[in-house]
Amino acid sequence: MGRTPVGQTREMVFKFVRRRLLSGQPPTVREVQKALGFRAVQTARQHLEQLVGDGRLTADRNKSRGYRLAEPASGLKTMLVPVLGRVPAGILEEAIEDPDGYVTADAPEISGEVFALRVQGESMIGAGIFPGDLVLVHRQPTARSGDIVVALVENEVTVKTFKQCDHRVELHPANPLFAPIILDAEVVVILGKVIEVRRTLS
Amino acid sequence: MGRTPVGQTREMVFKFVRRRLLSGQPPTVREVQKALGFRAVQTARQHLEQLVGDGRLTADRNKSRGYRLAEPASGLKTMLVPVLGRVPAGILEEAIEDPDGYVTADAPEISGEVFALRVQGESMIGAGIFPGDLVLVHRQPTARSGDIVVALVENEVTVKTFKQCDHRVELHPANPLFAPIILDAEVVVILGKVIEVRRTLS
DNA sequence: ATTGTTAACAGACATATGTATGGTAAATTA
DNA sequence: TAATTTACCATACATATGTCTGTTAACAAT
Repeated sequence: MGRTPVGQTREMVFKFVRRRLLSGQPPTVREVQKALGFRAVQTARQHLEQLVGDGRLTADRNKSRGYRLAEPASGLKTMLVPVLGRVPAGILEEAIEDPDGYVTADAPEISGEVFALRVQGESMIGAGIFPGDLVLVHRQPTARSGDIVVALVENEVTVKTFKQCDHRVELHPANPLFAPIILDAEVVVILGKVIEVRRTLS
Repeated sequence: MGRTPVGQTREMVFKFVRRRLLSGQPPTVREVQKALGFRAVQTARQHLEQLVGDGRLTADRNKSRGYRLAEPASGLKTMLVPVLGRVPAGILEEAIEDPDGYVTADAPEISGEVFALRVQGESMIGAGIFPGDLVLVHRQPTARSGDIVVALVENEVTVKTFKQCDHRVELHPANPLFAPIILDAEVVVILGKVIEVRRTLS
């Protein structure tokens, strides 16, 4: 009946659970038991319940694999975000239904409201957004001046800085080689606002 | 015994399962059953198995909540990466032990460790790395010419493009306002190689 | 008409899984 | 020293859950 220093084992339990949850595979109590090498289910359960008591985990009672990470105060939630290859003819729904893959992101609120898009073209180089970069986009039909948005212009998806004057919408590139796009507010479809830029280096 | 058009119900089953998985809550067969309003468990199970057969889902046999999306995780592993505020006097170990927080990252396996660092200064603007950006760094003591590295020069942490000629190491900024740092290879401490750049927009 | 496929239902079974009760030993505290 | 807390173990129980067998009906193709 080996006894470990106070709190040490509990920390390892937490790390195990957290790793499983982040990879989308919530563990059962018995999986925790085996992972930590306990000979009794109850040992694992006690640690889990302690973690719930400490506010580090939450639990769905009487549900299998019911332990979850307690939401951090930041209001952010770690989740899988669909990566879209192309947005054909603006039917965002369809594109999201059939994504190229997923990346994990700490994004606000509910899934389905954030998607990721691979950037094409060099029009936003001045803003540090390069071709091939991945932008995380929060789905929203409107934007405020200064936001970097993903918009649909003539069936083309484009990333630009948004600016609105009265009924006129301006989509500004961040590259002197490109010209601003100025359109009637009616014609522009805002797909969402860029909330994060990611670039992977070989 | 209502009968729906071919494939229509299955599509709804898939969407339900996908939504649950993206939010980190894999459903049971019976939860699928209830969500879709089936009166028999087996109906839900048949749809799920068909989806597995179609390659849209995968299944862990005999495990509760064992269905997963087939597409994601292209050899990448989701993990938590410590965010370092400062790297005091180059003692990386200590800094990693006491991070400012964590971010989730999808990294290719884990041969070594990865940490994240907040960028200070504008010396790498030309490479699309801005002040305040978060760089994910793979810990390694050496680098190859062309890599963007995090190095320790005179107790200062700096992000630069690495270049080596014989026994001389050059750390190149990506900003004409800054001058390259040229040092003896003995003096330079490479903390790691930048593998990803992230920028969060308000 | 015959055959085959698909969608859905009903009932049952074995095991996985959350939960409960009771106990032992070491560390900490009163 | 006695009391309390903590870490851990053993066993048991009720239900949640994956899986199996068999049946009915609608639709399409032969």
